Amino acid sequence: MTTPPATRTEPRWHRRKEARPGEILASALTEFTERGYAATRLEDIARRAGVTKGTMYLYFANKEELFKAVVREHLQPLLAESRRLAVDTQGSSRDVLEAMLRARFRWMYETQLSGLIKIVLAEANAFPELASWWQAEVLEPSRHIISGVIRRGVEAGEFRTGFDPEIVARQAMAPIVLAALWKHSLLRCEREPIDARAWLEASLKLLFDGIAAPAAEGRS
Amino acid sequence: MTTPPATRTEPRWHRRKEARPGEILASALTEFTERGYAATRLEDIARRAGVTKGTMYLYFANKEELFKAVVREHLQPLLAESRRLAVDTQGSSRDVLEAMLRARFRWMYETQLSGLIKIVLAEANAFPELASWWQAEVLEPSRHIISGVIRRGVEAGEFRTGFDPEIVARQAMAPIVLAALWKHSLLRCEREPIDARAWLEASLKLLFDGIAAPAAEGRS
Amino acid sequence: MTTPPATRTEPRWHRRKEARPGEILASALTEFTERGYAATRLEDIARRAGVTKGTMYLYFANKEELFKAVVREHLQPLLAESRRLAVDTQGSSRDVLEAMLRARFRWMYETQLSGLIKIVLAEANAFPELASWWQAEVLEPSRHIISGVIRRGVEAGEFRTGFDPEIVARQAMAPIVLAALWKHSLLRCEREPIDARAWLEASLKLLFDGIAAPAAEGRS
Amino acid sequence: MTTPPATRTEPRWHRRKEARPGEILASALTEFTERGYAATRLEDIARRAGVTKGTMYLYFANKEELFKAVVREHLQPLLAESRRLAVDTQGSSRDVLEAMLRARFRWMYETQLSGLIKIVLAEANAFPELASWWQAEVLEPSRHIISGVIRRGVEAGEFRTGFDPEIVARQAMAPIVLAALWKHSLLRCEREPIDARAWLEASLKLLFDGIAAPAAEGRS
DNA sequence: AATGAATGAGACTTCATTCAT
DNA sequence: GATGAATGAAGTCTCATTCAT
Repeated sequence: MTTPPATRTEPRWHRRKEARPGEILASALTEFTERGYAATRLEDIARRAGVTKGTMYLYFANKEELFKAVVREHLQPLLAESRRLAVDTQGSSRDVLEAMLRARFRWMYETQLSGLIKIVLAEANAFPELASWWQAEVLEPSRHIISGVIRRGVEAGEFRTGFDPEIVARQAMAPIVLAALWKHSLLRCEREPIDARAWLEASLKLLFDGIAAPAAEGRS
Repeated sequence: MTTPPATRTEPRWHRRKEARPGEILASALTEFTERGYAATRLEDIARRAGVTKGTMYLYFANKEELFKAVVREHLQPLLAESRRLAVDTQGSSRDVLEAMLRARFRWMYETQLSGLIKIVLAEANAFPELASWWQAEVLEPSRHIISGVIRRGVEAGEFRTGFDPEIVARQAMAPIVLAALWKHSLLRCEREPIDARAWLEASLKLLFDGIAAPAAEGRS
Repeated sequence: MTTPPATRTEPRWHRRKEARPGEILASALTEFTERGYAATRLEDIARRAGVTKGTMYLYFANKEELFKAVVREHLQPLLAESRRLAVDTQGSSRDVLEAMLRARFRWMYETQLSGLIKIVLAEANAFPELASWWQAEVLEPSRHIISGVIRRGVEAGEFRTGFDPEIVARQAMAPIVLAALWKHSLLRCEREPIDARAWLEASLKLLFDGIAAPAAEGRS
Repeated sequence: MTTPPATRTEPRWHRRKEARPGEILASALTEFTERGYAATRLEDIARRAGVTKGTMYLYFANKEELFKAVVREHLQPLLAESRRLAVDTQGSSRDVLEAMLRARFRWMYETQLSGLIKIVLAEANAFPELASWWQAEVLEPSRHIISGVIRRGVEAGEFRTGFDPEIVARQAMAPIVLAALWKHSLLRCEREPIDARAWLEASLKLLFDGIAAPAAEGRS
C-alpha cells in the first residue's frame, strides 16, 4: 500500500512538474551561450537540467522552439524590470541618466541577460526573426528611453548641444554591451581581466565630461 | 551563333593550384561569419568557392584546420597593416589619436576583419587557443598603442588627468568593435540603420570633449 | 481477415538493450570473417543484426572498437573452454594427445573460432596489438600445453626421441588451423571438398605413426 | 642536338617505359599483402613504385584489374617453375618427395609467392573467381603431383599402405602453407619466432617416419 | 608517357527526433 | 510524466577515378 521501502530513496524525480520547463530553459541558456545554437546538443542541455532527452520534447516541440523559448522566457521578466527602470528615477538629467545606466549595467551585465546578448548577436543571421524582435523589444526601447533623457538634459541646458542624442545613447550603452559580450567570450582568455564595473564608471565619467554643458564644468 | 547545345564547352574543372587556397579561404570567411563554425557546411564553402567538397581536402586537413587557417591567413596582412598604423602619425596627441582611431575604423570595420571579430567572439569558447591568440596579437597590442598615445597626451597637459588610460582606450575602441559586430549580425534587422562612420565621428567628438584638458575647452 | 494492410502491425524497433550487443557482435563476426575489416560496411553488419547503423553506436564507439570487441568477446568463452580441455583427460600420452587434438578441432574448426582465426591472420598487420594478444592468449598457451603432453610422452618412453616437441606441436595443430582457414576462404571454391574431420583423423594417424617409439610399433 | 643543359638533371623519368608495369606490380604485391585489397590505397602503391596515381591507369584499367594482374603476373613464372619441379627428380620415392617438398618450400615460402598465398586466402570471398583459379592452377596440380609420388611410393612398397594419398599430400604441404601465411601475419608479433626451415625439416622427418613402410624402419 | 588537381560516390559518424514501455 | 533505445537524415571525410596539361 505504501511506497515500497527500499527502492526510490532519492527524491530527485519528486520535483514539481511545473519546475521542469524552467530548469530546462536555464540549462539551455547556459549551453547555448557557451557553445552557440548549432554546436549545442540537446543531450547536454538535458543532462545539465537533470532530465533525459525525451523529456524535453514534452515541453518543447523541437530544438528551434526550445531556443526561441530560451530567449523569450528569459527576456520576459527582464523587460518588465526594464520598464520599471525608465520611470523610477528623479533628479537632474545627469542623475537620472547615471542611475539608468548603472541599472542597465546590473540588468544586462550582472544577470543572465548578458548571455542572451551574446546569443542574439551570434545567432542573428540564423534566426533573423529573433534578431528583429530583440531590436524592436530591447534595443530600440532602450535607446529611445536613454536618448529621451539626454534630449531632456539638453533642453534643460544641462547637456551640451551639438550631439545627436541617438548616437550618444549608443555610446553610453557601448561599455555595457561590450562587457556582456566579453564576459561570455574573451574574458576567460584575458591574462589581466579588468573589472567591468570600473570600466563602466570610467566610461560614465568620460561620457558626462563629454556632454556636460560648459557651465556645468568643474567637477571631477 | 548560339552555344552548341550538347558539346562540353566548359570543363568540369581547371588546374588552379595557386589560386585555390585563397578562394577557399575567402569563401570560408564569408560562410563562417554568416553562420558560425558549427552551422557552416563544408559543401557551402565549397560551392561559394566554385569547387567541390573533395577539393577542399587537398588544401586543408579538415574543417577545424580550415577554420584556423581562415583566422590566421586573413589576419596576417592586417597585422602588418596594423603595425604600420602605429608609427605613421604626427602632430598633437589628439590628432594622432584621432588619426589612429579613424585608421582602425577603416581597418576593422571596412575590411573583412569585421567578420573575423565576430567569428572570434562567437567561437571563443569552442576555440580558446584562437581567442588567446587574438587577445595577444590583436587586442592587447591595439590597446597598448592607444593607451600609450593617451598617456603621452596627459603628460603633455593636452588631456585631462584622472582617467585610467587603459580604460579610456577601451572606450575609444568600443564603437569600432561594436559597429563591426553589428555589421554581421543585427544590422540587417535594423529598420533605420545608422551610418557607422557617423557613429564613429560622434563618439570621437564625445571622447575628446571628455578627455580634453580644461584649458583646451571651447571648441566644438 | 488477413493482416490489416495499412496499420502498423510490426513496430519499427523494440527495446532490447541486453540482447543487442550480442546480436551485433555475432553479425559482425560473420561479416568481418567474410569480407575482412576494411571491406565490411557497418550497414551490412547492422542489417544482418536487424538494426540500423545508428544503433550500433549505442553499443560500440566506432568500427575499430566493434572489431576489437568481436575478437575479444568471441574469444572469452572459448578461452575458458580451452583451459578446461587441458586437464580433463587421462590415460596414455597418446590418448591424452589424441583427445586434446580432437577437442581442439571441435573447438577451433566447428565453432565460430574458425572465423576468428581467419580474421586474426588477415588483419594481423592492421591490428598488431590484436595479433600479439592472440599470440599470447591463444597460440602460445595452446602450443605449450600440447608440447607438454608430447614431452611427457617422450619421457615415458611412449614417444620417440629426436624431435623438438615445440615443432611437433605446430605440426599437430597444422591441419586444424589450415582447415579453419580453408573453411572461410577456399572451401567454397573447391570442386571436391574433402571432409575436414577425415583430414584430421588421417593426420592424427600420420602423426602418431611418426612419433611412436619403435617398441610401440605394430598397430595400424 | 644535345640534351638541354640546366633543366631535367635528374634521370628518374628515364626509366625504361617497359619497366613501369613491373614496378607497379611489385609494389602492389607488397601493399596488398601487407594491408589487404580494400585497405590498400592506390596512392600507396604508386608512391612505393615511384610514380603517381594517374600513371597506374595507363597500365591497369582500375584497382580490381590491377589486383588480378598482381596475382596473375606474379604467378606466371612460378607456375612454369612448378612444372619443372615435377619432373626433375630421380631416385627413391622418398628422395623425390623430399626434394619436391623442399623445392616447394623455397618456391612458396622464400619467394613472393608467400604473399600471394596470404592474399588469395584473405580475398577469396571477395574474388571468388581468383580463388577458383588458384585452386585449379596451383593447389590441385600441386596436390596431384605430390599424391602421385606418394602413390608410386606405396605401390613400390616404399611407403606404408592405409593412407589416403590425397590427405597425406595435404599434410605434407601444411607446414609450407602455414609458414607462408605466418610470414605475412603473426610472425612479426612472435616473441621467439621459430625458423621456418627447421619447421620444414622436422615435419619432413615426422612425415617420413609416419609413412615409411615397416621394413624401412630403423633410421633416424 | 606522365602528372596531379579535381571530382563525387560512398563510407563513417553524429544527433535531433520518435515512441514503446 | 518520464525514459532511453532506436532511428535515419545529414554532415565530415576518403579515395578510386578522370582528364587538361
